[in-house]
Amino acid sequence: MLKKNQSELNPNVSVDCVIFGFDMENLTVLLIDRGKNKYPGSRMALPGNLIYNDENLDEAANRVLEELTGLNNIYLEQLGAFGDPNRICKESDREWLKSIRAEPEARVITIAYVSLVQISDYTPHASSFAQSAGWALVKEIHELAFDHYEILQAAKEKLKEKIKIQPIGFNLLPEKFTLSQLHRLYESVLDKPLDKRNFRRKILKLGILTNLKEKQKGVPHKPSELYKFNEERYLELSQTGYDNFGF
Amino acid sequence: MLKKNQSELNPNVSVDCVIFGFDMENLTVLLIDRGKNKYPGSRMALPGNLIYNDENLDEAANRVLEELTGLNNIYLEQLGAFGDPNRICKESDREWLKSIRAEPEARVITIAYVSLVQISDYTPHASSFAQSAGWALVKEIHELAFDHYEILQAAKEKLKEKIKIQPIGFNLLPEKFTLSQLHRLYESVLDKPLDKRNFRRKILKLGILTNLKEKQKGVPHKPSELYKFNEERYLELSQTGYDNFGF
DNA sequence: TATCAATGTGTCATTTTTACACTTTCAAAT
DNA sequence: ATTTGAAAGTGTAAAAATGACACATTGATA
Repeated sequence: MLKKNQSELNPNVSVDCVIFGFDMENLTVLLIDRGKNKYPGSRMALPGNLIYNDENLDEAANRVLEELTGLNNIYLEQLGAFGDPNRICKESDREWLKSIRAEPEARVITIAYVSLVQISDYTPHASSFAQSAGWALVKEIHELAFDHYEILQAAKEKLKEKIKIQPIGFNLLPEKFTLSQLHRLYESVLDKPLDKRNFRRKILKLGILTNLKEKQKGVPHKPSELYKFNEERYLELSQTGYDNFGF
Repeated sequence: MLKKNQSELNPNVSVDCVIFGFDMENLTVLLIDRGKNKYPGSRMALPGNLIYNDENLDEAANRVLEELTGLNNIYLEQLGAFGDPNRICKESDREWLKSIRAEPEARVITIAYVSLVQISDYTPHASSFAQSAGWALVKEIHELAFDHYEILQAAKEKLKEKIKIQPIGFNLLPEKFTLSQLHRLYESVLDKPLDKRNFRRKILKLGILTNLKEKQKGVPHKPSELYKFNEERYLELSQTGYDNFGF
């Protein structure tokens, strides 16, 4: 058997990225429409593609994400592998695969990644691989291509579990944010109401927010104070063994 | 390009299993020594092998585990994918791979699985694939074949996080166990001392332990009362939305 | 200057957590 | 029979965290 060329595509392994955002009201996720590549249905997909043999999984996820959406240099955390041999079962999926892959019949295992980004940092745009990319409201998504809906559900679960334990929500907000915005974010992710006063007390007691002593401008109501996430303080606390950042 | 035969081995994807046990003193893990297959070093490995194209990942993990160790029908939970292209970098690794694989040069991505079993339920034995399989003390393991040491560390971390949230420790104990045994188990996994009285109070308050009103026999000290995990009660509580089984 | 909309704030009762030491029970040894 | 060793089992008080709950403040706009 011939030795494989290390920089060819690996026909068996892909990566898919679940990129969450927050539009100040709801959780959103970045989807692509690969219409340019003759994807026949109207269903959207998570940005994802096959990996090369000479890149590691994390690199592949970053490369693919950038190729499909333009987003780069973000922290992607692995969610897990999805690999039912019947994963690509719909004829439409196969049709589409043929248009971009050497071996549409092959069984593909995909490694899913999750990230949280500030929605304002990224303006959706088309690329040579995707007709369009854009933010969709998570709660309005009811189907996706392949098994991407299942992957999205797993990602939501993971986000929920993680935000209970670690202060990751800040990644979804702009640098300066209000406590109300953070409050709404937690309610969106945990999918349940949280008492305003108790939320504030608890989040402030963590000691990882800096009050910027600045007020919102131009809002038609009492302007809120702005805060920022104090990463240095967070790292300090973490390193001294403190780990009670849960919610 | 030819259509692949669906039941051949997929040369690019393997599964590895991290099976934890508890010997009433320490956390243990199931390792194999593939001496029969000319594995040259003395390093042990996690049970793992390539998958077939027509089986899903969970099935593959169960099959491989049974082939290598005889353990079957256990609940395996996915840990994640490990796939640095330089994963198989040592010459000894390649040598060994050649003895069991068609394509030792190919880049292999492995999907790791974790499980907790009652050590007494499994008597290590050799198989046609592994010279021997046996329990090793986790704290005494400092190297393993391939990237298995790294996988083991990730598995320990996951176990630690999970036991803080869910009552999974019971899987490592026999049906009847004492609170002291459970206490030692939690200390082993969390790797820190827990106050005896506080531990008992908290674990009993969860309401998922049944006191069997039976005493240990033949121990050279005050015999302990025996308990069992009340799974029905746990499911009841879970279904009513209660989820405070943390520690 | 009145209205609207969201911000911001405190207390009390309950529950949870933490720290801490001595008595009980059985088997084994004398 | 008695002693000894080894682990089991048990309670309390102080501190911290949680949960429930309502009204005054602020700025923009009409």
